[in-house]
Amino acid sequence: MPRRYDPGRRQRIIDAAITVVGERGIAGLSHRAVAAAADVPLGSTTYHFAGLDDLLVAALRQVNAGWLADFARWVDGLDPAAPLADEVARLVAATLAGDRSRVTLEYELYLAALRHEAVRPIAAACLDEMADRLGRRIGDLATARAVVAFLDGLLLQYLLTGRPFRPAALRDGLAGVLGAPR
Amino acid sequence: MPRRYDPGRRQRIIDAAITVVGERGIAGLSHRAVAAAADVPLGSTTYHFAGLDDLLVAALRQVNAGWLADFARWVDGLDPAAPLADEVARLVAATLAGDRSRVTLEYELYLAALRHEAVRPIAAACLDEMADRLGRRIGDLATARAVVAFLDGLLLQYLLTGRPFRPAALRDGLAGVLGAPR
Amino acid sequence: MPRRYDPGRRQRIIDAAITVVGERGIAGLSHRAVAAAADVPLGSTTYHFAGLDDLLVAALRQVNAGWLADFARWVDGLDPAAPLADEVARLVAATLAGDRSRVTLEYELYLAALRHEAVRPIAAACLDEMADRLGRRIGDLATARAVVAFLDGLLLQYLLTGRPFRPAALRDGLAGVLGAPR
Amino acid sequence: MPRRYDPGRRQRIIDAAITVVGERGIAGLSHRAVAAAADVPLGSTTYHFAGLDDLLVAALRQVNAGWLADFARWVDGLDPAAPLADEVARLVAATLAGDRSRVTLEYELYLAALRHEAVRPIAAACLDEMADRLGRRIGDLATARAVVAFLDGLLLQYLLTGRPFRPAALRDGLAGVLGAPR
DNA sequence: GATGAATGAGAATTCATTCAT
DNA sequence: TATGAATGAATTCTCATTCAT
Repeated sequence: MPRRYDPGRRQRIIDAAITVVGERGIAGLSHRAVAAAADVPLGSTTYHFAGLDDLLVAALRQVNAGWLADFARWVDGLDPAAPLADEVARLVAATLAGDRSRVTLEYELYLAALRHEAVRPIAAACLDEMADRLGRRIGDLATARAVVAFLDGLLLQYLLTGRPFRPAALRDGLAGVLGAPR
Repeated sequence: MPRRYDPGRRQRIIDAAITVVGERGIAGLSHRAVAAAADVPLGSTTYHFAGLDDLLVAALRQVNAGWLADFARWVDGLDPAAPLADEVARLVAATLAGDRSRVTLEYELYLAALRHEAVRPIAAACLDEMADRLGRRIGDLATARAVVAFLDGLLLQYLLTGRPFRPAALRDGLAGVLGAPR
Repeated sequence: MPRRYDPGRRQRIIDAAITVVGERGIAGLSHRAVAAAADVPLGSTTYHFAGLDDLLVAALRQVNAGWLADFARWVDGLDPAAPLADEVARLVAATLAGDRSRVTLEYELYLAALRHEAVRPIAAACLDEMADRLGRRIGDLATARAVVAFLDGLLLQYLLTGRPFRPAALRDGLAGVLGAPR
Repeated sequence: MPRRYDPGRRQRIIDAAITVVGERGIAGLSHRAVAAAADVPLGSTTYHFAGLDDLLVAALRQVNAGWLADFARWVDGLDPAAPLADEVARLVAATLAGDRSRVTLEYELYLAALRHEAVRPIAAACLDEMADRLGRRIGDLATARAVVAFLDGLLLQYLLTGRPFRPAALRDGLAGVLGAPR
């Protein structure tokens, strides 16, 4: 058979898993679906990953890393002079404007974490990492945590209601709550 | 077999579905599991609910109603003189102090809306209802929406990180963001 | 409940059964489907027809009667001066130009007859009736039977291959076989 | 359990499917029945054939091949000096004299094409193959098609009416229609 | 008479995983 | 080392039929 030496296959399987979860949700993740998406033989996925959970964890870890990178960029680019409300609105806007299925996937991670013992640490680490980064920047961890919670709640609201994103409306709501710039 | 006439069976199936989701998560929701939990024959669940989605919807509706009642009580009991931050902290505290698995269940059904087309309207309606109620009370819908987002993000954070709930810490974070009483 | 006195309900159920078989085939015939199509309660179909077979038979009988009426009209209108080939071509053309699903249904009857003991007499009677009618008109039962076989085979061919119906091509083939007018 | 390595199992499943359809009709074709007839676990049939349609297609292909071989032998053995009517009568006689259930099966699979999208091309191909073969032999495709239609109609008639096959009667009818030798 | 809830069997599929090659 | 056939359990769903009301 072809393709005997195939480094990067493991990585390709992970990528395929992310694609599958993105398209069909975590419930749709299966060895077969991943093997098909990665164009590798069925046995290959079970060979590289002992169980389906391991594959799920690997996939979610990678998705997380991507999101955290985005978040970190946002934190680094925060304008100390601008109202935090505006800055958060900017992040929400950018996130919703991007690939929706990617954001959905991000939140499906939370959903999975509620039940999967193996996944919870990853979600928790993601939350903590966000709060820590922002906290270091604005010098207040408790506030950072609150902002992260805010952010999660907002994105979830937009994803669930499908309400069209209106920067002005969001900024108003945020401003009414977040108060003055810092 | 006995038990041919059994009014209220439909309701018992819904209750069983909630129990099953509570114990094994949405992924564990199956006709079989529900039938066993409700102590009815397998065919009975598919008779009363055309598809698993319908059952999920019915369950979510019921769970939502319970939560909305709690939320409404909180809204009605809002002290106009107290800082909103304190009031939110109170609600979070009360919610987390109660049955954790109930909250987990609520959020799981809630997050399920991300994938289940059929469930989304219900989750959205729940969000809207919360915002409306609070909005009517505080006289500002945009702010109410933001508070609801906040609340969701906070509860999710506590559920996922398992961080012990410390009223003081939460109130600090909230206060740093929510600002003065209104 | 409404609709206590509802004469013609039996007939409406039969009509609905024909619709269902027309759309989903005999395999798709079910009490539920028929009840839905006839807009009658589920129990009504089992009340009026002891078993599913009885309903199938009633439906096929009716379909048959319709087809035989068409066929009789064709026989009565046969032009003794015209080549039989042309006349058969005319019938094929008219049949294929009409409602395809009706013809398909007609042939599904044959399919069912191959297996269903209860249905075979109906199909046989249909075949015999066609041959008899035509035989009386052209004065030769054996030839009539052959023509009927021809007709069935031709329609089947067109239905299966989906080959576009070209009167000229068909008439040529028929003429090459059927010979001179009679 | 034993029997882990079992080449030829796929073929055995196809054979079993043909047996099942032969005994219980297409309506009786089910993974379960086939698995039992082939003496393989249930999962094995779904592993080798993605859906029931694929299995049906495989079965039809095999049955068709058998029939086409018979038909080809008849074409090759055509006596140019004999009336085509007599030759067709000979084929009908031989076919009906053989295993009736085999012919029934052939026509059932054939007629199934009316409903099964996936099966239609195969039935159509069989029809075309017969016409082509005969057409090449007698030098006239249009006539060949007509003869094939005739043949199908005749066999169907005999199968459905159960009328005893009388060579003389058939030949008379055919002769009255087919005309002189060629 | 008429209804629709109830039932239990059976349908197709999908799947994680094992294991012979 | 890598593969894919094999397996058996579990899934949803459909259904004919029965029977209490």
